[in-house]
Amino acid sequence: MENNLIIYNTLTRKKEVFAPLNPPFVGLYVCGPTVYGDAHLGHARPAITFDLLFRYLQYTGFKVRYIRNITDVGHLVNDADDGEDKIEKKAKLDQMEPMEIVQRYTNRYHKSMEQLNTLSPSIEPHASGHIIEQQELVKKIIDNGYAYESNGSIYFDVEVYSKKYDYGKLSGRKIDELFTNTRQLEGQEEKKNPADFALWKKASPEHIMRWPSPWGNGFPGWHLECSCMSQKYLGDTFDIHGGGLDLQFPHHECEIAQSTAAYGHEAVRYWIHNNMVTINGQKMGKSLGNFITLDELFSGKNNVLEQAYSPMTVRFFMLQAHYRSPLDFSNDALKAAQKGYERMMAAVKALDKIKATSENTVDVDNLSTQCFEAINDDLNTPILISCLFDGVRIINSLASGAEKIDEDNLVKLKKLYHDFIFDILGLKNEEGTNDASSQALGKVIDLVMSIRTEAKQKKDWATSDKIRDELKGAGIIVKDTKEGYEWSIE
RNA sequence: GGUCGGUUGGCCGAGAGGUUAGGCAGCGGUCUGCAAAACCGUGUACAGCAGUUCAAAUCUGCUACCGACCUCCA
Repeated sequence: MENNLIIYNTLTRKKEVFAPLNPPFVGLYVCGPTVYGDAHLGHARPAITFDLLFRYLQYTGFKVRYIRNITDVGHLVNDADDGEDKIEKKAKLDQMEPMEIVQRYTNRYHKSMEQLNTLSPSIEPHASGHIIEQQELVKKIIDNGYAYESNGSIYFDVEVYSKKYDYGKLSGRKIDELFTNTRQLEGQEEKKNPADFALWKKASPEHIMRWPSPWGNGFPGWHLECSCMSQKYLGDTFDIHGGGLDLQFPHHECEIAQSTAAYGHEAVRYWIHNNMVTINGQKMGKSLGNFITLDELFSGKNNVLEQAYSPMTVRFFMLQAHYRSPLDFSNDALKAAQKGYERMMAAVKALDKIKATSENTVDVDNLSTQCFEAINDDLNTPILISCLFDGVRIINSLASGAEKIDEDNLVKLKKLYHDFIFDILGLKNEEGTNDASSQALGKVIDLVMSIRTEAKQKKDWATSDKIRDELKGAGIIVKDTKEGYEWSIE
């Protein structure tokens, strides 16, 4: 499959043909979490969006190196001189070591990501493991004249930089407006200009996470780690940088400035941003306190949730919206997604039982073309899924014998669904595992159902219905089919 | 206040100058002992006002409302 992917580049505000720098290799960097709390629905969006991209690029034959960082130092609560580190603040609160917090929430993040069936990145670098490299980058920026020292901290000089380069090109900001509109926060006297940002910060005496540097004991600035680690592992020019739309400014704008100041050219060729998850129309975020963690979602333990929603329901829900549109959380929307997901997966299962005939009445090639057109058009998963639902109708009609398919087309159809559902969209079956107890359950149900079949043959509807109703009460749904019956756990 | 984006049927959510998005829910039907599922059929949708055009939900202008970023957030 040749590559026809068109992707929206935030930098140019246009959809562009994706052409990697060194095919077949692709470098992909995505901003990962700051690990000071549980992952919430908002974190699932970039994880799923870029997992989709990662999967699709690999599917089309690219060798992708996917980097997603773990921010474990330098992300401050605010930008004031005495701004607290988020990790350190949480550590104090929980009376733990900062690295204990980092480990705990990294582990929990991994578990959530695994539940969502996202593939692990190729490399998952930690900011604290790249202090030397970050210091080297700071030195380069200082040597090139774009940073200055102030009271043991190093700041990026936005004014000097903007004389030669366009600071604000990614987020569409004008430098004059930045200088006049940047909010004046307390305790920023060290900066020449409020728009300047920290590359390295001096550690106050009580600050635990600190490293020696040419400028004294301190710690790296938040924006620095991504510039540093992306270029370390992907080269000083690489293909794709992704992240949430909320990181566009200042985080990604600062990254561009840092890389350009250090190397004389930009690092990133395609900037891709996913939109936000909202709740009641408002961004779901830590600062607003309106977030639903993934664990709560999967367990239903949050008072805004009417029920639990499975990881695949959540994944399907997100994929039914385009990644660049905001997506509003609601119970109704999740419930609809759950039904849709079940319908889709039931059809995929039904596909396995379909037998080829000599006749053929369905157009698999056309369906396939439409699916690829959708995914190639800026990862348009809502259209892709709508095409796959068109195919669900075809599959169900084949299953009931209303349509016919020949061997060639059946092979193509099975491959199409296998590839898109499992490999590209990254969905999976959530039905019971194959362990000993579920196998035993299967045998018990088959036994009970054989009794019911006997009853049905004797037209003993009372017994037959009783068995079905009792099983339903136990959470087992029985459906009669032409061949016999099917059952599933509710 | 500045910059940018949005407003689509009961709900979610695509599309984007003329042709059915899709899902969920609803309604009618077929099938089935009954269910369920499935299949078939079914919706005066595009915030308002004005303009451009043979044709506008889609382009332009204005108005209203909502949101994001501008301070940490995926």
